[in-house]
Amino acid sequence: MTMSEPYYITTAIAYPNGRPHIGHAYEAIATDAIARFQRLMGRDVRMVTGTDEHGLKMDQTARAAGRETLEFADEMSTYFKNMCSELNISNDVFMRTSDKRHHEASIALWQAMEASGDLYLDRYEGWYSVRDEAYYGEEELTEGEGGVKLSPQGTPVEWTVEESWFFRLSKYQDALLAHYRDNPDFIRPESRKNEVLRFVEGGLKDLSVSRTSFDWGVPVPGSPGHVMYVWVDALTTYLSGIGFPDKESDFSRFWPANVHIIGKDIVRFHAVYWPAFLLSAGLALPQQIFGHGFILARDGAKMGKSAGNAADPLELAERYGVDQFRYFLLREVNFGQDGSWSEEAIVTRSNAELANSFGNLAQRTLSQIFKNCDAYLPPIHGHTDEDNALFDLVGNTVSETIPTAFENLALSQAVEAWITAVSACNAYIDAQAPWALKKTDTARMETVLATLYICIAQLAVAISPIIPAGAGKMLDAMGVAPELRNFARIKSHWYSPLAEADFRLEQPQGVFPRLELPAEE
RNA sequence: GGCGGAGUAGCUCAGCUGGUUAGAGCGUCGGAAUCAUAAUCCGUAGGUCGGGGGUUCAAGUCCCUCCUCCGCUACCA
Repeated sequence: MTMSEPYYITTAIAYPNGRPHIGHAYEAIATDAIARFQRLMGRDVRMVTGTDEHGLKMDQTARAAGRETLEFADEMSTYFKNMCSELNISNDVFMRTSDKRHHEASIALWQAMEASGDLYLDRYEGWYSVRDEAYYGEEELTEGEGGVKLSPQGTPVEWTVEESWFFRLSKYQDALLAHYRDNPDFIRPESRKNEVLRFVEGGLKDLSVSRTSFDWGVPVPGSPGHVMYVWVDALTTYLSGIGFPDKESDFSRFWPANVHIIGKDIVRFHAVYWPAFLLSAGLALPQQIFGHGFILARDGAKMGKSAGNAADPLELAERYGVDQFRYFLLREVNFGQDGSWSEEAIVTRSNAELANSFGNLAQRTLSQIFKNCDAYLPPIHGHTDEDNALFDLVGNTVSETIPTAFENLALSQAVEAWITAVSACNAYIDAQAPWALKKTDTARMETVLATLYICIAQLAVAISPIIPAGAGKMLDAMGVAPELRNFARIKSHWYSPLAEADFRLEQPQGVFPRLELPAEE
């Protein structure tokens, strides 16, 4: 029974009609780093991810492969679940929209919206392309040969009428605008917010929220032949993942979510439809929607299922290391903007900062303690101004700069502040030169090594949300107890007790090896 | 078309409400050191801040205009 403050974070719910690509990995990693950070701040965290398995495309993809849709979905969702474990994602829940509990949640949400009088049966009419399985607006169409109307994709369209349930989205225009105004951080980053504002200001039309052309979805209660529009049930995952509609579940403690981490391409669904659904159902709105950018190949080509050049994130993680891959993505890409990747960039970044700067700092410090202090943590014989300056810099980075950056979801800035502090440690060790003090002043040597030991432990804890495995390994080797590995406790006086407990180092081993690019074929 | 971003050293980018000689990392070149994963540290070179015009004592930072790239412009997800 914890009394700590709850924190609820989600990734978008991935549509698994293909294997996970680097964009899915990026989102999971970023969300995981934030969740891990919040845990280290002492919060009671729930992180939910999962797969959005309904909709026409899943149905079609399965059929095209001659498979049963559910069986196909079972397999595909496994890839996403595996990705989470392979990439060291600490999600508490993996929710599939095909799950029975999820259906119950979706129906409960639907009924709540219906009870508010926001759902009505009508006909949906429009220009429909059978080929694209999509409706198009009159203004989007072009005229082909013989006056035939064509979709933007150049496929023929025909006027189609379909019975559909509608959601009174138009009714919520003012309420949404008021919410955006009263909660300036509801949509981030700023550029996404502007797009949404303009979209909503432009007027909202009611939304068609059921389909009759296929049955792979959540059945609309009391309306045979209709299944819910996939977005209605997909978004509901954020509720079902914590037990909605069961009032005795985690739902009561964790809703509303602190933040939904999503791709910039689905901001509208989260910043317009979702809050409107929740308002209608009488539920609280999430505190924030954060739309991150895309990860592009360094040549500028967009990564995507259809682009054909989608790198397999698990292959990259295996080749270069999970921590290295995570570190690269969160360090190199400004969270909220697009970024690019290449194998060379991963290797360069990882070697320069994880292997050379941080890994080697730990290795040279621990090695000297191992060899010169008989592997016992050396005592401290009073600190100099130089020591205190380093403590101040590292301490301030660990307890102020990095937490502030994480709270603002400025992930790359957090890492940048971290590496700056690491560099300060390297400058310190060079200036103090404990290897020279060994011959002239062993007491001072001991103090210098102890000072570094304390700083390295703090830095390892601070970066552990980004590189949990490597940081953990390093702290294990250093004898730092698990209960000390959070932002509050690592700043306490644990060093002397550990030294006095006669803790002894094992032969130090590098945690972050230098990487090499695979040889050209 | 409309609205919104972006264009800063070879590369990737910081530069908040305008104010001393425009910053960082990587890369380059030179030096130091040798505890360490040939890792580290110090220093150097390098930019008319997309073009043009304007406001101001002062503009990368505000206004106008032009060029280039990108995003949004509702029912695939």
